[in-house]
Amino acid sequence: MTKIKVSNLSLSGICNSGQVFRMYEREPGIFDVYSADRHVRARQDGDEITFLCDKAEFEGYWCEYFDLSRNYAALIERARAEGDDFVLKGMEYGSSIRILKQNIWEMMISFIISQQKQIPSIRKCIEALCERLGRKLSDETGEWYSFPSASEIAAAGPDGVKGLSLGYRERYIYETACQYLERGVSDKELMAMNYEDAKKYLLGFTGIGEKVANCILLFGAGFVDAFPIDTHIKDILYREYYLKECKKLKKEPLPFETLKMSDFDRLTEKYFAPYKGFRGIVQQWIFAYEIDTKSH
DNA sequence: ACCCAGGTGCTGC
DNA sequence: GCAGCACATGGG
Repeated sequence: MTKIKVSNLSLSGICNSGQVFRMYEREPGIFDVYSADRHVRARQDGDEITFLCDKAEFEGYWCEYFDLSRNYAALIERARAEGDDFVLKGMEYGSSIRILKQNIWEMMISFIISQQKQIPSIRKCIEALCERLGRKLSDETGEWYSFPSASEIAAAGPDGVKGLSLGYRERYIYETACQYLERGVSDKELMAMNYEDAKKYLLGFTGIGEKVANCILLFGAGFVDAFPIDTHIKDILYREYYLKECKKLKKEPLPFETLKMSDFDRLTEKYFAPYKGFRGIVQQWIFAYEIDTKSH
C-alpha cells in the first residue's frame, strides 16, 4: 500500500475524461485501473491518494502512469495568464485531469477501436476484446483480463475478433497486430523519437490516421503538445473560435460542413499557440468539459 | 426512417 | 496534394 499527497489530480476527472477506457469507479472514490496486464486499486480522499500496491509496483509503474512528476500547477498558471474565456472554463472544469502515460500498444488498438464510436461503446468493445483474447489474472482484489498483446491478437487469425461489435475495425486490428510484430518498436524507442518521426511511424499501421496517432502520442507516449482533432474538438473550434472570428471581422460564416481539415488545423495553430508545448493538456480540459456539458 | 459517433482507407484526379 | 465515398454497429 502506497499513500501519496498530490494536488491537481482527480481520479474521477481522469476516469471520465475520455482518454482511458479501462478505469472504473467501483464505489464512490474507489477506482480500479487496468493497463496492459497490470491492475491497481486506488482511493481518493481529497488530495490524498492511496494505491493498493507495494512501493516497488507504484514507483516502477503507476507513478509514471499518472504523470506524477509533471508540474501541472505551473502549466495551469501559464494558461490562466493567457487563456481565452473558453479555455478558462475548460480549465476550471478539467485542471485536475492528468495526461496518463498508458501502454502504447493498448492505446494503438483502443484508439483504432474508438473511431466512429461513442465512449461507452468503446469501453464495451475493449472489455470484450480482453475477455476474448487476454489472459485471466488475479490479485487480492479479484480477477481481470489482460489487454491482449500483438502476438495474442495475430495468433487468433483474421477472424479472431469477430462477434465483438468491432465492425469494419476488425481488419485494422488484425493487420496492425501483424505489422506490430514485424516492425513495432518498444515504448522506450517511440518515446525517444521526435514528434514528427513518432507520428510517421504510427501512421504506417492500418487503421491509424492523423487523429488516432495524436491520441496515442498524447495518452500513451507523453507528447503533451499533440492535439487530436475529433468531432467534439471540431465543434469547439467552429463554435468558440471560427464563428467568433467571423463576427469580429464582420464576415459571413461558412456552414460547419463546408470547413476542411486544413481549416481546423489553421484554427488550432492560431488560437492554441499560447499553449505551445502543452496544447494536448489544454485539449483534454476542453474536451472533457465539452462532452460533460453535451451530456446534460 | 433518419442522424451521429474521440475517422480511416481507397480511388481518381 | 485533396475530394468523394464506403465502411459496421449501436444509440438517440
